[in-house]
Amino acid sequence: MSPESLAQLISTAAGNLAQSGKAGDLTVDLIPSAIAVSRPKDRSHGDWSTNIAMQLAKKTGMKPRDLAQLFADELAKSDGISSVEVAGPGFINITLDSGSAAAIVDEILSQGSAFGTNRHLGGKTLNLEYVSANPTGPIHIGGARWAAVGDALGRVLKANGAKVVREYYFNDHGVQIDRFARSLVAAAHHEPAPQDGYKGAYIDEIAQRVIAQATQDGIDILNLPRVTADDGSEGDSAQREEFRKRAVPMMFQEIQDSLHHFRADFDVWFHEQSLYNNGMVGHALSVLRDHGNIYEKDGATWFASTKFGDDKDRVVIKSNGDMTYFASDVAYYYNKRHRETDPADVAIYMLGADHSGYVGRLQALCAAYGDEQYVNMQILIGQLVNVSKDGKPIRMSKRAGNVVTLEDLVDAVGVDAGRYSLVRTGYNQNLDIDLNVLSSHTNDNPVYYVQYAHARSKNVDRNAQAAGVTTQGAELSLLDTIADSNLLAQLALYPGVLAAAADFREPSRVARYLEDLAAAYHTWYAAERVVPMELTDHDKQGEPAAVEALRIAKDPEPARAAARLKLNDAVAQVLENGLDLLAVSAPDKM
RNA sequence: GGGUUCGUAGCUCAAUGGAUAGAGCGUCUGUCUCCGGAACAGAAGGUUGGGGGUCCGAAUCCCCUCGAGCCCA
Repeated sequence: MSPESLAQLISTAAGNLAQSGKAGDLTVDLIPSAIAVSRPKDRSHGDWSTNIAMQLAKKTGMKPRDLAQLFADELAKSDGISSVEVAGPGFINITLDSGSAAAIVDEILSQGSAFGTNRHLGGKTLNLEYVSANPTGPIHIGGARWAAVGDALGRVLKANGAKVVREYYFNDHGVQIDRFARSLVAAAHHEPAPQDGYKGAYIDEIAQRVIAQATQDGIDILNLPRVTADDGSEGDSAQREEFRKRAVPMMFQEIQDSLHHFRADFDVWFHEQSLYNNGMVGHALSVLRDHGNIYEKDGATWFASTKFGDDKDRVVIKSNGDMTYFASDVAYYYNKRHRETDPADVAIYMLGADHSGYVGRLQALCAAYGDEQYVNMQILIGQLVNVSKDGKPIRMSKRAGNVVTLEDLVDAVGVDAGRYSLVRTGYNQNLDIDLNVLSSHTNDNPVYYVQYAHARSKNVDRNAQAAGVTTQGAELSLLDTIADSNLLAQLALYPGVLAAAADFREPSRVARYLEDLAAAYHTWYAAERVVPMELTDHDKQGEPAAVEALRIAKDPEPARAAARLKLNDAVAQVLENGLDLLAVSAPDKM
């Protein structure tokens, strides 16, 4: 029995109590729609526990323990429950029949990779935008965090029935592209990087690649005109344009390749420039204007965002006629919600803490279009990744050229460990990564613990086959030891974890769950054998009860061994399902 | 100065308002000739930054305060 179905049972019991009139002022409308059923930390508190009586005590005018006892009596009548006890201030502790607890095993094995999934987000299209780094350099470690988290969240949302569009927004319109091109020209001529420009080995490398490509095309790129304006700044020049034209696609490709290698694939690569090429910016602004949220002042065009809770109104068209960055954001949001294919019901933005100041204006934008704030637009702010070496923090700067990139991370620890370490912590938690830990190739990453549990379970399965143990004749109610029961309960938690990971937008919950499941499995493995082994003479010398316990652990009868093999295989399946949500491999051998 | 996200074991991180705040790493002690020891069992390590409040119950919610990151002045 799963915690979800147990909650259903408790809800029914509450309904019965309300109708009977025995439980004080308890009425049907007091019963919460979601009843919390949790796993007690202490084994002696039963398999599952609920605090429903304490929550309802005050409203019904009853003492918590008295109300709990009424629930206990009602629940004890249900099939599959072996005992119910009231404990502490009013907890209701429930112990299941071993057969009822073990039913989850058959459910997992029959559903396979679909086990744990649900359709509760069915019919919704969720647009996830993440990473969206400028195409002026490689993805750095902060972008890598979003790649791992965003991709995993997309998988989790899909597993809950949502239609998911993963999207990457290239800022290929603004001045940073000019700076990038200028930096390349300077590097090509072995000149120092311009002020506000980018430097670093990758700039030199891209510059050389552009030169090589141009040469191949018969263009002497270094001798194209370089115009210098009177004030010393470089104006538009044929040479810079040629560098820009060739380097930006190279950077696009490099970013896409490294994300693909990191198993973070996107459905839509959106170019900011396209918003201008097809008039989307003008259209989106005119719609805002129709809603009465655009006005002119001091020669500029403003968005009245303070009407919707922003700190101050925002300029969308400067007095010189230039569009602001925010004008692109306006058009982009409008596009997400109204495009022809897969318009978003919910636009989820995953931004770093350095963009936290944008939340107000973006949410105002959402409301200005008549959409519902925090519902049609959801913004997840993640804390930045701090990189340190020898205990000292390093300040990364793309312009200074000392970034730790996604490629660096993958080179150091591989895709599995890299993704896992970035996704297992809450994204809104500062994350500290020490370069020494990355470069030492250590095996202390929890991903190996989880993967090893999977490899081990596969190995047990192979050994069982070789020893002639099959799942035929399995008697699941014989999964009645403490280790069995703990492992069964852990398996039963998976569907709830998957739903919560989606609802809270926290894929880290899946990783944490897998670590708990792996721990329960390793403990189980140490305690109970699948392939029977004869007891030694020494084993048989103890008290009868102790000998029997050893017999059950080491030399299970066929029906019990078969049941354990099923449990073992069910664990392998759930580990596989969970790791797949994180796009981490589930190896059969390590 | 205003806003915002945080502050938990030596380090990196967990913990729907629940029972004795948990893991990993590090330190220390054990593990049966036996399904893979990348494991298991155990020990030490905490005034959840500090102070008030709400609640049957607070790391969690509210107020004040200290410190840090980020955004805006």
